[in-house]
Amino acid sequence: MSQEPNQPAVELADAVPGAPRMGLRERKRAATMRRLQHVALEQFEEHGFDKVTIEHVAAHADVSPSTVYRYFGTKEALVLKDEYDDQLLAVAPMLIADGDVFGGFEKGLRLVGDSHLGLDSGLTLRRTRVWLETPSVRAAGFLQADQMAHDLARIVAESPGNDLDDEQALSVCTAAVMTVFAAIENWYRGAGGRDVVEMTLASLRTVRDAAARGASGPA
Amino acid sequence: MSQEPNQPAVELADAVPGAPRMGLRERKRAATMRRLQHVALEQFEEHGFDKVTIEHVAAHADVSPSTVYRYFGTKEALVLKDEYDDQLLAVAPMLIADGDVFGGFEKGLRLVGDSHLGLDSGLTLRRTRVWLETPSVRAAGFLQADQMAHDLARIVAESPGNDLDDEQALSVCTAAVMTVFAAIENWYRGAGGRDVVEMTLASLRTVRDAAARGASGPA
DNA sequence: ATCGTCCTGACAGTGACTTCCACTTTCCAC
DNA sequence: GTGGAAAGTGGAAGTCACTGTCAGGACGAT
Repeated sequence: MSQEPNQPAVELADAVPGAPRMGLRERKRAATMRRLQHVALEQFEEHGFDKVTIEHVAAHADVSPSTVYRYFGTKEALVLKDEYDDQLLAVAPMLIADGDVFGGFEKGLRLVGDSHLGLDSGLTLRRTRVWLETPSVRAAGFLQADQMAHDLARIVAESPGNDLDDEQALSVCTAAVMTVFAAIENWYRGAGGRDVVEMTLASLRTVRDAAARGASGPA
Repeated sequence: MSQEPNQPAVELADAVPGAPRMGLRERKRAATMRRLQHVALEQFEEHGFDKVTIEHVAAHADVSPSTVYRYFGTKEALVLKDEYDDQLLAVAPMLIADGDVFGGFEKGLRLVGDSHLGLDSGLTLRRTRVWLETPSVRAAGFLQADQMAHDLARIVAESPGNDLDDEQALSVCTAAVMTVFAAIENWYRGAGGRDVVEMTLASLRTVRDAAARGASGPA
Protein backbone atom coordinates (compact mmCIF):
# COMPACT_ATOMS: atom_id res chain seq x y z
CA MET A 1 0.00 0.00 0.00
CA SER A 2 2.92 2.26 -0.71
CA GLN A 3 1.26 4.35 -3.39
CA GLU A 4 -2.22 4.85 -4.72
CA PRO A 5 -2.01 6.17 -8.28
CA ASN A 6 -5.46 4.88 -8.93
CA GLN A 7 -7.35 7.97 -9.88
CA PRO A 8 -8.35 7.74 -13.52
CA ALA A 9 -7.11 10.74 -15.42
CA VAL A 10 -10.57 11.37 -16.77
CA GLU A 11 -13.80 10.05 -15.35
CA LEU A 12 -15.40 7.81 -17.95
CA ALA A 13 -18.78 9.49 -17.73
CA ASP A 14 -17.15 12.85 -18.35
CA ALA A 15 -15.34 11.63 -21.41
CA VAL A 16 -18.23 9.76 -22.99
CA PRO A 17 -21.13 12.18 -23.46
CA GLY A 18 -23.73 9.53 -24.13
CA ALA A 19 -23.11 7.58 -20.93
CA PRO A 20 -25.27 8.42 -17.92
CA ARG A 21 -23.16 9.76 -15.09
CA MET A 22 -22.02 6.94 -12.85
CA GLY A 23 -23.63 6.87 -9.43
CA LEU A 24 -21.54 6.85 -6.28
CA ARG A 25 -22.06 3.14 -6.01
CA GLU A 26 -20.61 2.35 -9.40
CA ARG A 27 -17.74 4.75 -8.95
CA LYS A 28 -16.85 3.19 -5.62
CA ARG A 29 -17.06 -0.24 -7.14
CA ALA A 30 -14.76 0.69 -10.01
CA ALA A 31 -12.31 2.33 -7.63
CA THR A 32 -12.27 -0.67 -5.33
CA MET A 33 -11.63 -3.03 -8.24
CA ARG A 34 -8.78 -0.90 -9.47
CA ARG A 35 -7.30 -0.67 -6.00
CA LEU A 36 -7.64 -4.39 -5.44
CA GLN A 37 -5.99 -5.28 -8.71
CA HIS A 38 -3.18 -2.84 -8.08
CA VAL A 39 -2.50 -4.04 -4.56
CA ALA A 40 -2.73 -7.66 -5.63
CA LEU A 41 -0.28 -7.28 -8.48
CA GLU A 42 2.12 -5.45 -6.23
CA GLN A 43 2.00 -8.24 -3.68
CA PHE A 44 2.22 -10.99 -6.29
CA GLU A 45 5.30 -9.41 -7.82
CA GLU A 46 6.97 -8.99 -4.47
CA HIS A 47 6.19 -12.30 -2.76
CA GLY A 48 5.03 -14.57 -5.57
CA PHE A 49 1.48 -15.46 -6.48
CA ASP A 50 1.29 -18.58 -4.36
CA LYS A 51 2.66 -17.00 -1.21
CA VAL A 52 0.07 -14.23 -1.17
CA THR A 53 -3.31 -15.14 0.24
CA ILE A 54 -6.60 -13.54 -0.69
CA GLU A 55 -6.95 -12.52 2.92
CA HIS A 56 -3.64 -10.72 2.63
CA VAL A 57 -4.70 -8.82 -0.49
CA ALA A 58 -8.06 -7.99 1.01
CA ALA A 59 -6.48 -6.60 4.16
CA HIS A 60 -4.05 -4.45 2.16
CA ALA A 61 -6.91 -3.06 0.10
CA ASP A 62 -9.16 -2.46 3.10
CA VAL A 63 -11.96 -4.76 2.04
CA SER A 64 -13.14 -8.14 3.21
CA PRO A 65 -12.18 -11.36 1.43
CA SER A 66 -15.84 -11.74 0.50
CA THR A 67 -15.61 -8.60 -1.58
CA VAL A 68 -12.60 -9.86 -3.45
CA TYR A 69 -14.49 -12.95 -4.47
CA ARG A 70 -17.57 -10.97 -5.35
CA TYR A 71 -15.57 -8.79 -7.68
CA PHE A 72 -13.14 -11.22 -9.21
CA GLY A 73 -14.45 -14.68 -8.54
CA THR A 74 -11.01 -16.29 -8.50
CA LYS A 75 -7.55 -15.35 -7.38
CA GLU A 76 -6.28 -15.70 -10.93
CA ALA A 77 -8.76 -13.13 -12.20
CA LEU A 78 -6.97 -10.52 -10.11
CA VAL A 79 -4.16 -10.86 -12.61
CA LEU A 80 -6.07 -11.60 -15.79
CA LYS A 81 -9.14 -9.42 -15.74
CA ASP A 82 -9.08 -6.48 -18.13
CA GLU A 83 -11.10 -4.83 -20.84
CA TYR A 84 -8.73 -5.89 -23.60
CA ASP A 85 -10.67 -8.94 -24.72
CA ASP A 86 -13.94 -7.11 -25.00
CA GLN A 87 -12.33 -4.49 -27.17
CA LEU A 88 -10.96 -7.05 -29.59
CA LEU A 89 -14.27 -8.84 -29.68
CA ALA A 90 -16.10 -5.60 -30.39
CA VAL A 91 -14.13 -4.80 -33.51
CA ALA A 92 -13.96 -8.38 -34.72
CA PRO A 93 -17.08 -8.56 -36.90
CA MET A 94 -16.03 -5.84 -39.31
CA LEU A 95 -12.55 -7.24 -39.74
CA ILE A 96 -13.35 -10.78 -40.72
CA ALA A 97 -15.97 -9.82 -43.27
CA ASP A 98 -13.78 -10.72 -46.21
CA GLY A 99 -13.29 -14.27 -45.01
CA ASP A 100 -9.59 -13.95 -44.24
CA VAL A 101 -9.42 -14.80 -40.54
CA PHE A 102 -5.69 -14.41 -40.11
CA GLY A 103 -5.74 -11.16 -42.05
CA GLY A 104 -8.60 -9.80 -39.98
CA PHE A 105 -6.73 -10.80 -36.89
CA GLU A 106 -3.74 -8.79 -37.90
CA LYS A 107 -5.86 -5.75 -38.61
CA GLY A 108 -7.71 -6.02 -35.30
CA LEU A 109 -4.49 -6.40 -33.41
CA ARG A 110 -3.03 -3.28 -34.90
CA LEU A 111 -6.20 -1.42 -33.99
CA VAL A 112 -6.57 -2.53 -30.37
CA GLY A 113 -2.93 -3.23 -29.63
CA ASP A 114 -1.66 0.24 -30.36
CA SER A 115 -4.14 1.94 -28.10
CA HIS A 116 -3.76 -0.48 -25.23
CA LEU A 117 -0.30 -1.92 -25.05
CA GLY A 118 1.81 0.94 -26.23
CA LEU A 119 1.68 2.98 -23.05
CA ASP A 120 2.33 1.08 -19.86
CA SER A 121 4.76 -1.54 -21.07
CA GLY A 122 6.51 -1.59 -17.71
CA LEU A 123 3.41 -2.56 -15.78
CA THR A 124 2.32 -4.90 -18.54
CA LEU A 125 5.61 -6.72 -18.44
CA ARG A 126 5.51 -7.27 -14.69
CA ARG A 127 1.95 -8.41 -14.95
CA THR A 128 2.81 -10.73 -17.81
CA ARG A 129 5.52 -12.21 -15.62
CA VAL A 130 2.98 -13.33 -13.04
CA TRP A 131 0.66 -14.47 -15.79
CA LEU A 132 3.09 -16.68 -17.69
CA GLU A 133 5.17 -18.01 -14.84
CA THR A 134 2.48 -19.01 -12.36
CA PRO A 135 0.96 -22.27 -13.58
CA SER A 136 -2.51 -21.65 -12.23
CA VAL A 137 -2.65 -18.17 -13.75
CA ARG A 138 -1.26 -19.46 -16.99
CA ALA A 139 -3.93 -22.14 -17.07
CA ALA A 140 -6.66 -19.59 -16.42
CA GLY A 141 -5.18 -17.48 -19.19
CA PHE A 142 -5.54 -20.35 -21.61
CA LEU A 143 -9.15 -20.77 -20.58
CA GLN A 144 -9.70 -17.12 -21.33
CA ALA A 145 -7.98 -17.36 -24.69
CA ASP A 146 -10.04 -20.44 -25.42
CA GLN A 147 -13.23 -18.55 -24.67
CA MET A 148 -12.08 -15.79 -26.97
CA ALA A 149 -11.45 -18.32 -29.72
CA HIS A 150 -14.97 -19.65 -29.35
CA ASP A 151 -16.49 -16.18 -29.44
CA LEU A 152 -14.51 -15.29 -32.53
CA ALA A 153 -15.40 -18.57 -34.18
CA ARG A 154 -19.07 -17.80 -33.77
CA ILE A 155 -18.56 -14.39 -35.32
CA VAL A 156 -16.59 -15.85 -38.20
CA ALA A 157 -19.08 -18.62 -38.86
CA GLU A 158 -21.91 -16.12 -38.97
CA SER A 159 -20.01 -13.66 -41.09
CA PRO A 160 -21.59 -13.26 -44.54
CA GLY A 161 -18.52 -13.31 -46.77
CA ASN A 162 -17.17 -16.43 -45.14
CA ASP A 163 -16.82 -19.98 -46.40
CA LEU A 164 -15.95 -21.80 -43.15
CA ASP A 165 -18.45 -23.86 -41.20
CA ASP A 166 -18.62 -23.83 -37.39
CA GLU A 167 -16.00 -26.49 -36.91
CA GLN A 168 -13.54 -25.02 -39.35
CA ALA A 169 -14.02 -21.59 -37.83
CA LEU A 170 -13.18 -22.94 -34.38
CA SER A 171 -10.02 -24.60 -35.64
CA VAL A 172 -8.77 -21.49 -37.39
CA CYS A 173 -9.68 -19.11 -34.56
CA THR A 174 -8.08 -21.36 -31.96
CA ALA A 175 -4.90 -21.50 -33.99
CA ALA A 176 -4.87 -17.73 -34.42
CA VAL A 177 -5.62 -16.88 -30.80
CA MET A 178 -3.06 -19.31 -29.45
CA THR A 179 -0.48 -17.94 -31.83
CA VAL A 180 -0.99 -14.59 -30.15
CA PHE A 181 -0.46 -16.31 -26.83
CA ALA A 182 2.84 -17.73 -28.05
CA ALA A 183 3.85 -14.33 -29.38
CA ILE A 184 3.25 -12.70 -26.03
CA GLU A 185 5.40 -15.36 -24.43
CA ASN A 186 8.16 -14.66 -26.92
CA TRP A 187 7.86 -10.98 -26.17
CA TYR A 188 8.08 -11.64 -22.45
CA ARG A 189 11.09 -13.93 -22.77
CA GLY A 190 12.82 -11.11 -24.60
CA ALA A 191 12.26 -9.01 -21.47
CA GLY A 192 9.77 -6.86 -23.33
CA GLY A 193 12.53 -5.21 -25.28
CA ARG A 194 10.69 -5.29 -28.59
CA ASP A 195 7.22 -4.14 -29.57
CA VAL A 196 4.46 -6.57 -28.59
CA VAL A 197 2.22 -5.79 -31.50
CA GLU A 198 5.01 -6.12 -34.03
CA MET A 199 6.10 -9.43 -32.54
CA THR A 200 2.56 -10.75 -32.60
CA LEU A 201 2.16 -9.79 -36.22
CA ALA A 202 5.45 -11.49 -36.95
CA SER A 203 4.24 -14.64 -35.21
CA LEU A 204 1.06 -14.70 -37.24
CA ARG A 205 3.06 -14.26 -40.40
CA THR A 206 5.40 -17.06 -39.37
CA VAL A 207 2.51 -19.42 -38.79
CA ARG A 208 1.04 -18.41 -42.12
CA ASP A 209 4.22 -19.17 -43.94
CA ALA A 210 4.78 -22.43 -42.10
CA ALA A 211 1.23 -23.51 -42.76
CA ALA A 212 1.37 -22.53 -46.38
CA ARG A 213 3.85 -25.30 -47.15
CA GLY A 214 1.72 -28.12 -48.40
CA ALA A 215 -1.55 -26.21 -48.15
CA SER A 216 -4.17 -26.89 -50.77
CA GLY A 217 -3.35 -23.47 -52.14
CA PRO A 218 -5.06 -20.11 -51.65
CA ALA A 219 -8.81 -20.52 -51.86
CA MET B 1 -16.35 -50.51 -8.44
CA SER B 2 -18.75 -52.51 -10.59
CA GLN B 3 -16.18 -54.05 -12.89
CA GLU B 4 -12.45 -54.40 -12.96
CA PRO B 5 -11.27 -54.98 -16.54
CA ASN B 6 -7.88 -53.67 -15.62
CA GLN B 7 -5.62 -56.56 -16.36
CA PRO B 8 -3.44 -55.67 -19.31
CA ALA B 9 -3.82 -58.26 -22.04
CA VAL B 10 -0.09 -58.70 -22.15
CA GLU B 11 2.39 -57.77 -19.47
CA LEU B 12 4.66 -55.10 -20.87
CA ALA B 13 7.83 -56.86 -19.85
CA ASP B 14 6.67 -59.98 -21.66
CA ALA B 15 5.96 -58.10 -24.84
CA VAL B 16 9.14 -56.05 -24.93
CA PRO B 17 12.10 -58.43 -24.85
CA GLY B 18 14.67 -55.78 -24.05
CA ALA B 19 12.88 -54.46 -20.98
CA PRO B 20 13.91 -55.92 -17.62
CA ARG B 21 11.04 -57.73 -15.96
CA MET B 22 9.11 -55.36 -13.75
CA GLY B 23 9.53 -55.96 -10.06
CA LEU B 24 6.54 -56.54 -7.82
CA ARG B 25 6.74 -52.97 -6.65
CA GLU B 26 6.40 -51.49 -10.11
CA ARG B 27 3.68 -53.91 -11.12
CA LYS B 28 1.64 -53.03 -8.06
CA ARG B 29 2.17 -49.39 -8.70
CA ALA B 30 1.00 -49.66 -12.29
CA ALA B 31 -2.01 -51.71 -11.26
CA THR B 32 -2.99 -49.22 -8.57
CA MET B 33 -2.70 -46.33 -10.96
CA ARG B 34 -4.85 -48.08 -13.53
CA ARG B 35 -7.42 -48.97 -10.91
CA LEU B 36 -7.47 -45.43 -9.54
CA GLN B 37 -7.91 -43.88 -12.95
CA HIS B 38 -10.64 -46.33 -13.84
CA VAL B 39 -12.57 -45.82 -10.64
CA ALA B 40 -12.15 -42.07 -10.83
CA LEU B 41 -13.41 -41.80 -14.37
CA GLU B 42 -16.36 -43.98 -13.53
CA GLN B 43 -17.27 -41.73 -10.61
CA PHE B 44 -16.67 -38.54 -12.54
CA GLU B 45 -18.95 -39.67 -15.35
CA GLU B 46 -21.67 -40.69 -12.98
CA HIS B 47 -21.68 -37.81 -10.48
CA GLY B 48 -19.71 -35.07 -12.18
CA PHE B 49 -16.10 -34.13 -11.59
CA ASP B 50 -16.82 -31.49 -8.98
CA LYS B 51 -19.14 -33.64 -6.89
CA VAL B 52 -16.63 -36.44 -6.46
CA THR B 53 -14.01 -35.94 -3.78
CA ILE B 54 -10.54 -37.41 -3.80
CA GLU B 55 -11.44 -39.13 -0.57
CA HIS B 56 -14.35 -40.76 -2.36
CA VAL B 57 -12.17 -42.00 -5.20
CA ALA B 58 -9.53 -43.22 -2.79
CA ALA B 59 -12.05 -45.17 -0.75
CA HIS B 60 -13.51 -46.81 -3.87
CA ALA B 61 -10.05 -47.83 -5.01
CA ASP B 62 -8.97 -49.09 -1.60
CA VAL B 63 -6.12 -46.71 -1.09
CA SER B 64 -5.60 -43.67 1.06
CA PRO B 65 -6.01 -40.11 -0.26
CA SER B 66 -2.29 -39.67 0.29
CA THR B 67 -1.60 -42.33 -2.30
CA VAL B 68 -3.82 -40.64 -4.87
CA TYR B 69 -1.81 -37.45 -4.53
CA ARG B 70 1.46 -39.31 -4.60
CA TYR B 71 0.51 -40.93 -7.89
CA PHE B 72 -1.32 -38.16 -9.69
CA GLY B 73 -0.50 -34.94 -7.91
CA THR B 74 -3.77 -33.28 -8.81
CA LYS B 75 -7.36 -34.33 -9.21
CA GLU B 76 -7.30 -33.25 -12.83
CA ALA B 77 -4.43 -35.58 -13.63
CA LEU B 78 -6.72 -38.49 -12.85
CA VAL B 79 -8.47 -37.60 -16.08
CA LEU B 80 -5.61 -36.32 -18.18
CA LYS B 81 -2.66 -38.56 -17.45
CA ASP B 82 -1.78 -40.96 -20.20
CA GLU B 83 1.13 -42.15 -22.28
CA TYR B 84 -0.16 -40.54 -25.46
CA ASP B 85 1.92 -37.39 -25.24
CA ASP B 86 5.16 -39.23 -24.68
CA GLN B 87 4.50 -41.35 -27.74
CA LEU B 88 3.97 -38.33 -29.96
CA LEU B 89 7.04 -36.68 -28.53
CA ALA B 90 9.10 -39.77 -29.14
CA VAL B 91 8.39 -39.92 -32.84
CA ALA B 92 8.53 -36.16 -33.35
CA PRO B 93 12.22 -35.70 -34.21
CA MET B 94 12.17 -37.88 -37.31
CA LEU B 95 9.02 -36.27 -38.68
CA ILE B 96 10.01 -32.65 -38.62
CA ALA B 97 13.38 -33.21 -40.22
CA ASP B 98 12.30 -31.70 -43.53
CA GLY B 99 11.29 -28.40 -41.91
CA ASP B 100 7.58 -28.75 -42.56
CA VAL B 101 6.08 -28.61 -39.08
CA PHE B 102 2.46 -28.95 -40.06
CA GLY B 103 3.31 -31.76 -42.46
CA GLY B 104 5.31 -33.57 -39.80
CA PHE B 105 2.44 -33.12 -37.43
CA GLU B 106 0.06 -34.81 -39.79
CA LYS B 107 2.41 -37.73 -40.27
CA GLY B 108 2.97 -38.12 -36.54
CA LEU B 109 -0.72 -38.02 -35.86
CA ARG B 110 -1.45 -40.77 -38.33
CA LEU B 111 1.27 -42.86 -36.74
CA VAL B 112 0.31 -42.48 -33.09
CA GLY B 113 -3.38 -41.84 -33.55
CA ASP B 114 -4.16 -45.05 -35.32
CA SER B 115 -2.56 -47.22 -32.70
CA HIS B 116 -4.03 -45.39 -29.76
CA LEU B 117 -7.39 -43.92 -30.54
CA GLY B 118 -8.82 -46.44 -32.93
CA LEU B 119 -9.79 -49.05 -30.38
CA ASP B 120 -11.54 -47.75 -27.31
CA SER B 121 -13.46 -44.83 -28.79
CA GLY B 122 -16.31 -45.36 -26.32
CA LEU B 123 -14.12 -44.89 -23.29
CA THR B 124 -12.23 -42.10 -24.96
CA LEU B 125 -15.42 -40.22 -25.68
CA ARG B 126 -16.64 -40.42 -22.09
CA ARG B 127 -13.26 -39.35 -20.87
CA THR B 128 -13.18 -36.48 -23.33
CA ARG B 129 -16.52 -35.38 -22.00
CA VAL B 130 -15.10 -34.86 -18.52
CA TRP B 131 -12.00 -33.29 -20.00
CA LEU B 132 -13.70 -30.68 -22.17
CA GLU B 133 -16.72 -29.87 -20.04
CA THR B 134 -15.10 -29.46 -16.64
CA PRO B 135 -13.38 -26.06 -16.59
CA SER B 136 -10.59 -27.05 -14.23
CA VAL B 137 -9.78 -30.16 -16.25
CA ARG B 138 -9.99 -28.22 -19.47
CA ALA B 139 -7.56 -25.67 -18.09
CA ALA B 140 -5.15 -28.38 -17.01
CA GLY B 141 -5.47 -29.87 -20.48
CA PHE B 142 -4.38 -26.61 -22.01
CA LEU B 143 -1.40 -26.53 -19.72
CA GLN B 144 -0.48 -29.99 -20.91
CA ALA B 145 -0.92 -29.04 -24.56
CA ASP B 146 1.16 -25.96 -23.92
CA GLN B 147 3.94 -28.06 -22.47
CA MET B 148 3.78 -30.29 -25.51
CA ALA B 149 4.06 -27.26 -27.78
CA HIS B 150 7.18 -26.14 -25.94
CA ASP B 151 8.75 -29.59 -26.14
CA LEU B 152 8.02 -29.82 -29.84
CA ALA B 153 9.31 -26.31 -30.42
CA ARG B 154 12.63 -27.26 -28.90
CA ILE B 155 12.82 -30.30 -31.14
CA VAL B 156 11.94 -28.25 -34.20
CA ALA B 157 14.39 -25.49 -33.40
CA GLU B 158 17.17 -28.03 -32.97
CA SER B 159 16.24 -29.96 -36.05
CA PRO B 160 18.96 -29.75 -38.73
CA GLY B 161 16.87 -29.17 -41.85
CA ASN B 162 14.91 -26.39 -40.25
CA ASP B 163 14.90 -22.66 -40.84
CA LEU B 164 12.88 -21.47 -37.83
CA ASP B 165 14.45 -19.89 -34.77
CA ASP B 166 13.28 -20.66 -31.22
CA GLU B 167 10.56 -18.06 -31.20
CA GLN B 168 9.17 -18.93 -34.59
CA ALA B 169 9.20 -22.61 -33.68
CA LEU B 170 7.15 -21.90 -30.56
CA SER B 171 4.58 -19.94 -32.51
CA VAL B 172 4.13 -22.61 -35.14
CA CYS B 173 4.08 -25.51 -32.67
CA THR B 174 1.59 -23.76 -30.43
CA ALA B 175 -0.68 -23.11 -33.39
CA ALA B 176 -0.43 -26.72 -34.51
CA VAL B 177 -0.97 -28.28 -31.09
CA MET B 178 -3.91 -26.05 -30.27
CA THR B 179 -5.44 -26.85 -33.63
CA VAL B 180 -5.44 -30.47 -32.55
CA PHE B 181 -7.17 -29.41 -29.36
CA ALA B 182 -9.87 -27.68 -31.37
CA ALA B 183 -10.23 -30.71 -33.61
CA ILE B 184 -10.79 -32.97 -30.62
CA GLU B 185 -13.45 -30.60 -29.40
CA ASN B 186 -15.13 -30.70 -32.79
CA TRP B 187 -14.99 -34.47 -32.72
CA TYR B 188 -16.50 -34.54 -29.25
CA ARG B 189 -19.31 -32.12 -30.17
CA GLY B 190 -20.18 -34.48 -32.99
CA ALA B 191 -20.67 -37.17 -30.34
CA GLY B 192 -17.60 -38.98 -31.58
CA GLY B 193 -19.46 -40.13 -34.66
CA ARG B 194 -16.56 -39.50 -37.02
CA ASP B 195 -12.94 -40.56 -36.92
CA VAL B 196 -10.79 -38.47 -34.57
CA VAL B 197 -7.64 -38.76 -36.58
CA GLU B 198 -9.37 -37.85 -39.83
CA MET B 199 -11.03 -34.86 -38.22
CA THR B 200 -7.76 -33.67 -36.78
CA LEU B 201 -6.07 -33.93 -40.13
CA ALA B 202 -8.96 -32.01 -41.65
CA SER B 203 -8.55 -29.29 -39.01
CA LEU B 204 -4.87 -28.95 -39.73
CA ARG B 205 -5.62 -28.72 -43.44
CA THR B 206 -8.27 -26.06 -42.77
CA VAL B 207 -5.85 -23.97 -40.77
CA ARG B 208 -3.27 -24.39 -43.50
CA ASP B 209 -5.64 -23.20 -46.14
CA ALA B 210 -6.94 -20.32 -44.05
CA ALA B 211 -3.42 -19.25 -43.18
CA ALA B 212 -2.24 -19.54 -46.76
CA ARG B 213 -4.40 -16.60 -47.80
CA GLY B 214 -2.06 -13.66 -47.68
CA ALA B 215 0.95 -15.68 -46.63
CA SER B 216 4.31 -14.64 -48.00
CA GLY B 217 4.12 -17.65 -50.23
CA PRO B 218 5.49 -21.20 -49.88
CA ALA B 219 9.11 -21.07 -48.78
C1' DA C 1 -36.04 12.17 6.22
C1' DT C 2 -37.46 7.48 4.78
C1' DC C 3 -38.15 3.28 2.76
C1' DG C 4 -36.82 -0.36 -0.39
C1' DT C 5 -32.68 -2.08 -2.70
C1' DC C 6 -28.15 -3.25 -3.09
C1' DC C 7 -23.80 -4.11 -1.02
C1' DT C 8 -20.60 -5.35 2.53
C1' DG C 9 -18.35 -7.94 6.17
C1' DA C 10 -18.44 -11.80 9.30
C1' DC C 11 -19.01 -16.53 9.95
C1' DA C 12 -19.11 -21.35 9.11
C1' DG C 13 -18.18 -24.82 6.07
C1' DT C 14 -16.11 -27.89 2.11
C1' DG C 15 -12.47 -29.94 -0.16
C1' DA C 16 -7.96 -29.77 -2.71
C1' DC C 17 -3.41 -30.08 -1.58
C1' DT C 18 0.93 -30.27 1.54
C1' DT C 19 3.89 -31.87 5.09
C1' DC C 20 5.33 -34.97 8.35
C1' DC C 21 5.78 -39.28 10.74
C1' DA C 22 5.16 -44.09 12.26
C1' DC C 23 4.65 -48.40 10.20
C1' DT C 24 4.78 -51.98 6.51
C1' DT C 25 6.31 -54.01 2.27
C1' DT C 26 9.66 -54.96 -1.25
C1' DC C 27 14.32 -55.42 -2.65
C1' DC C 28 18.97 -56.96 -2.42
C1' DA C 29 23.02 -58.77 -0.74
C1' DC C 30 24.86 -62.52 1.84
C1' DG D 1 16.20 -67.89 3.88
C1' DT D 2 17.34 -63.67 6.47
C1' DG D 3 18.45 -59.00 7.95
C1' DG D 4 18.93 -54.44 6.89
C1' DA D 5 18.33 -50.68 3.49
C1' DA D 6 15.10 -48.47 0.51
C1' DA D 7 10.71 -47.40 -0.95
C1' DG D 8 5.98 -47.11 -0.26
C1' DT D 9 1.58 -46.50 2.58
C1' DG D 10 -1.82 -44.60 5.71
C1' DG D 11 -3.04 -41.18 9.03
C1' DA D 12 -3.23 -36.83 11.13
C1' DA D 13 -2.88 -31.97 11.18
C1' DG D 14 -2.71 -27.86 8.78
C1' DT D 15 -3.23 -24.18 4.91
C1' DC D 16 -5.99 -21.85 1.81
C1' DA D 17 -9.18 -21.13 -2.20
C1' DC D 18 -13.80 -20.83 -2.64
C1' DT D 19 -19.10 -21.05 -1.36
C1' DG D 20 -23.34 -19.91 1.02
C1' DT D 21 -25.79 -17.35 4.39
C1' DC D 22 -27.27 -13.51 6.94
C1' DA D 23 -27.64 -9.26 9.61
C1' DG D 24 -26.50 -4.57 9.35
C1' DG D 25 -25.20 -0.48 6.73
C1' DA D 26 -24.88 2.53 2.56
C1' DC D 27 -27.08 4.18 -1.51
C1' DG D 28 -30.86 6.09 -4.48
C1' DA D 29 -35.44 7.47 -5.49
C1' DT D 30 -39.35 9.78 -3.48
